[in-house]
Amino acid sequence: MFCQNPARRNDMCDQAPLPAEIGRTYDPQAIERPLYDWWRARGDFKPEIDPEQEPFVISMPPPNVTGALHLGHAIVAAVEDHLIRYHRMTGRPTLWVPGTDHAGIATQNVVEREIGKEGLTRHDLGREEFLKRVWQWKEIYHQRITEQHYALGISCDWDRERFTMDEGLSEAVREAFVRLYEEGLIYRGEYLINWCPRCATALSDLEVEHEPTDASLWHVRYWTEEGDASITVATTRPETILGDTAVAVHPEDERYASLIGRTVRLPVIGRLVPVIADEAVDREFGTGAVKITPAHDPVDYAVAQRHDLPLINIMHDDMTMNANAGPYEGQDRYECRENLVRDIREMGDLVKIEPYRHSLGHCQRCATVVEPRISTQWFVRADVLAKPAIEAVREGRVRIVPERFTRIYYNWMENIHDWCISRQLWWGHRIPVWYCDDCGEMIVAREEPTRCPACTSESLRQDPDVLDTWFSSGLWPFSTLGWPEETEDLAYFYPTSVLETAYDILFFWVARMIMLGIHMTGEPPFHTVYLHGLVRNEDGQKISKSMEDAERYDPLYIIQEYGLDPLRFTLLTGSTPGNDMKLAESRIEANRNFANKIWQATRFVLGNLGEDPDRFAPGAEPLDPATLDDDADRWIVSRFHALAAEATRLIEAYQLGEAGRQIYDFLWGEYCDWYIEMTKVRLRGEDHEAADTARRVLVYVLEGALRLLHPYMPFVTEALWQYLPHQGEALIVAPWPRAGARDEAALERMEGFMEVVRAIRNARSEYEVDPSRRIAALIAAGPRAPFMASQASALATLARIDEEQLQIVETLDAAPEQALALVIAGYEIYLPLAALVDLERERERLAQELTNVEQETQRASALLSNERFVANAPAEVVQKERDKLSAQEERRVKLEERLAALG
RNA sequence: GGGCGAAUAGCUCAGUUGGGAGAGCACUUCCCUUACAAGGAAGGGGUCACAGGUUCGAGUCCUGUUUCGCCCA
Repeated sequence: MFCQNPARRNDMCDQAPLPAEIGRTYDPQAIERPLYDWWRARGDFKPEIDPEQEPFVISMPPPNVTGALHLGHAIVAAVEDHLIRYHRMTGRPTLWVPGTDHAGIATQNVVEREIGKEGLTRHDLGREEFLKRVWQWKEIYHQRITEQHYALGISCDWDRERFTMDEGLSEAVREAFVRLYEEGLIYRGEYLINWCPRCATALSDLEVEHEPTDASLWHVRYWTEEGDASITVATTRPETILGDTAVAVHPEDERYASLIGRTVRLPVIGRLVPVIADEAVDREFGTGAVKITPAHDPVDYAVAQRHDLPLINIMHDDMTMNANAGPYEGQDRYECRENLVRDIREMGDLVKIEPYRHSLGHCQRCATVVEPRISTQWFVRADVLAKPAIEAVREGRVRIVPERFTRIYYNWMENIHDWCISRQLWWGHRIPVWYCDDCGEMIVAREEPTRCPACTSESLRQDPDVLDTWFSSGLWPFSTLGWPEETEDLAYFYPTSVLETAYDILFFWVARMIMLGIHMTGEPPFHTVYLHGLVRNEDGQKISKSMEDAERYDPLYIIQEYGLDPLRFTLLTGSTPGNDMKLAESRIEANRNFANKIWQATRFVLGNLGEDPDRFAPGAEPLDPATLDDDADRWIVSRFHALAAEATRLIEAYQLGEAGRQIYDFLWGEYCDWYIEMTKVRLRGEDHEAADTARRVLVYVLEGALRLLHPYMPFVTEALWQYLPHQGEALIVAPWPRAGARDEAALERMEGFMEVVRAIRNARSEYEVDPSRRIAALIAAGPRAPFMASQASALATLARIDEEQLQIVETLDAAPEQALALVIAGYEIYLPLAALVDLERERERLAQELTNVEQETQRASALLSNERFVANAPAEVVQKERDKLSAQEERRVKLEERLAALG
């Protein structure tokens, strides 16, 4: 065997790296990494650009280099590699672009924590030295993530791997920034933003997590300027009194009507502020009067805009009070709170403190309470970008799966706020803006300027801030393909096909990619968004890199114990799109057992192929069941073809789990449990031609089913496929099975056959017949007699009947008396169990059967006598009920005859 | 305050064009039968959260309620 594609040919092409003989049991360790390296060396993960064909493309959501991968990443790998492998097998040029994300704030935090162990801060090291440390961290975790990805078996094109801080991607960031700035969609200004005091940076709204927190509500009395009246306000943050620029009441609140327009004095510092009326004030909250601190509260900020109130910032970057706080200058915000409250109490103006539970913003990365504050930052005009992004979904150019997330997307997009993109961090893309020391000119440029265009000064300083990580992630689907350069990759592979990720980054990432993608390239970056649920731990917590014990959820542990394939199969079949899952170890173990089951089935088939197995290799065309003589063959081939059709339909509909379960059920429940067992007779019999047909069908169905299973269990299927007779070099690039013809009559006959076998087994068990004992049987099969006769040996094997004492006839003149009678699927079966048969017990059993038949008959006839059912139900449903009714009628007659015969 | 999801066997979960409730694990009984004890055979176990409605027919569609979880403000 040689690689057909010369470009792919190398030393590793010829032979899959597997032992010559198939092992006795499924051993994932022995096959996984060798096969992975083999595929990679062969170039199977790399697409060939073929202008005649539409490519299938996924951009991998780039994991953070903050830390190692956990089980949440394993589900990303499972779903995306499934889609990739499936589409590759359908013959489309298939590209999966891998990469990693620098994750500015998160990575900076972990490295700060790391150097903190040495007693250092980033300021001790300085920007340059600190960044060296971050790069070291990045290298370590990038390596670790890569190894984890190998173990996860992902078939991405490693030659196209990207990192968000690569030169090309950094160029894309600068290009996007400058373009948006030039279009007026990026601006700089002083606005209210969320500030994390610990991270010492601005955050976007999305990076603030609101949590209900037990706190207090302080009621503080403000006196009028003249001291003749007072008004009491309620606040959860008394220290912000120092930044108040008004007191607001509702315009229709009679309690305060006389105070509107007057001036009150702030406690302690005595600054004068007006009492204003604003409809936004909630009369029910606290006293109905609220203090307005526009520089430190978003609601107050909006009020201040309407009333043209001044903004007074009272804090430094580190949340210590600034000069505006007067006597409290230099104190921390909470220290100031304590002192100010004490002073107000001493003045007698602290009316009361009541316990109060409210929602408080915390930093997503470090959980510090976020302080809203006024600050000069860079922003993206989000509404302009959102509009076409909404339209793209509304018009169906982008489809979100599951569909319910579409509404969530609209809701967020339609209420979008401008996006604060500057971060006071060191790790990230530096903002491409320079300021002139001499004339103050601001220069926004793609390349570093050497002199000021306004005054020609060479004294330029770059903006010290970096961009929000999600700004660069938002460009990912096209920046990874070379944008803004017009590369061949960009032309061919963009727009990508499916964007697959967890639903919790729908806003952070997906929405921004759609906005920036449409704006920068004119096209949505993908046509489908597939959102999977979150993997949760045994306590139901979302597994994330920021968890204390995230290491516990390293997928390598599970892979070492059970293998990648069982883990992946469990992730793919254990949940539905958009729904979370708690990983049950028992399921992984069960799926490991499934891998072993198909391993053993393959061993069985291989062990029965004889000297020249290759003559049983399946051809390129689907097998036509009509060309086969044995009904078992026709049945399994038909069932396989039905499975191929259904699995394909389900996968195309993104119902990967259901398709996987059906493949599992087919292989275990039909192929292994029934078909293999049925072939044993022929394989060990004298008829060589019949045995060869069985061999051919055994291989045909197993080889095809392995192809269907490949996206779910890539390693074990490739290994087994290599051992089986096959066409082509590797399963990973084998064609996806086509659904051939089905023989409906054979399907029906075999259903009846299996019912008969189950009934006999059931009777044996009920009568406690020793499993090793072969019994006699007499079957009246009516028109089915030739069929049952053709399967006599199989029946004897499966039901443990002594074939010499098995009689199959069309009709019986007289039934044996000392025998159990089974009436099933149109057959009458008599089991003369000799001494075991107690006639009294047999009468009771038959009477019970009759009762069951009676119930069934009643149910069906009630349905059929309902005119509206017959008129409204689909014809096939009605026919099904009619068939059931007549079958029951037939059973009833025979059971009654039997009872009568027994006297 | 608005929105979304979940509620099905003891446990973890499937059940997508509405047509007699399923899997894995656990449980009971039996079996090491030359592919497989990581297995085979036979079983037990569910008023599909609750209340209404639509329909010939509802786990599935509609309305409301309860509990839990999530998102947005």
